[in-house]
Amino acid sequence: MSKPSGPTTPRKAKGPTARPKREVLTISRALSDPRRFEILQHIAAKSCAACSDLRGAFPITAATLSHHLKELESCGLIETSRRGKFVDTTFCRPAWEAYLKELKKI
Amino acid sequence: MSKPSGPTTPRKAKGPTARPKREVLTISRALSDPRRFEILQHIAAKSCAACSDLRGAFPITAATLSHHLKELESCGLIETSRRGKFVDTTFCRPAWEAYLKELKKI
DNA sequence: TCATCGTTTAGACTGTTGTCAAACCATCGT
DNA sequence: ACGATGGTTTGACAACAGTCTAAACGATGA
Repeated sequence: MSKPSGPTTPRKAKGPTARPKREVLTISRALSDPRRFEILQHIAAKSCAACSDLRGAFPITAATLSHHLKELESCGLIETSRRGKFVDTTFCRPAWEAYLKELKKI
Repeated sequence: MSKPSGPTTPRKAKGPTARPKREVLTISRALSDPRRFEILQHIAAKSCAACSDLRGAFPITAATLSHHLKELESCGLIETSRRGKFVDTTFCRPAWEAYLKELKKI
């Protein structure tokens, strides 16, 4: 015989079987980190939180917080806006609802 | 003065602000991988899929598939059962519903 | 101008994760 | 009992992600 073909052989991909939307993936990714999840929860709970508030609520540096907020923002779950010297983060409930709706299809 | 305290200083953690449930975290984690998400979708679509079916649907080795299935199983999203030489994977819709319900609270 | 609040970048460290190959276990036919 | 087939476990590895420090930068208000 030619080759025992090994114990396990990867097969070629067939047609994509209803691949999930990109947004769903990015949001799921954003949610996968516990800290980020908590941060999102915190923002959602007050529907609007200042960065300084968040910094008081979690033991992370400003750099890390900024990083997480950017992640959450880039997937559309939050928005940021300046209020004077401060930055407010607001929860985008529509995006959240859309995400849930998409998950519900599964 | 003593020290300018650096540019950014971590603060002490305050009381946990409504920390998310463990299950929600593990499921969110499981969903964060695109491949795993697809696999779950595939299983959910037929509500029951054989491993061999899944192996035909995705270009991954049996080992990797097994790994992913274990992840999905350990967070309660699927169950596995032997049927003769084969292993069937079934979607646990209740767990899924519970997850969605939990997310909806946010 | 200076202080404050936040962002960005860069570098480094650490833990986790997706993946594979190979060895292993389980089941069925013959 | 043996071999073939379907899945699992193990060990290893490369890639990534979260976090920090440190420093520079930007924006705002006093």
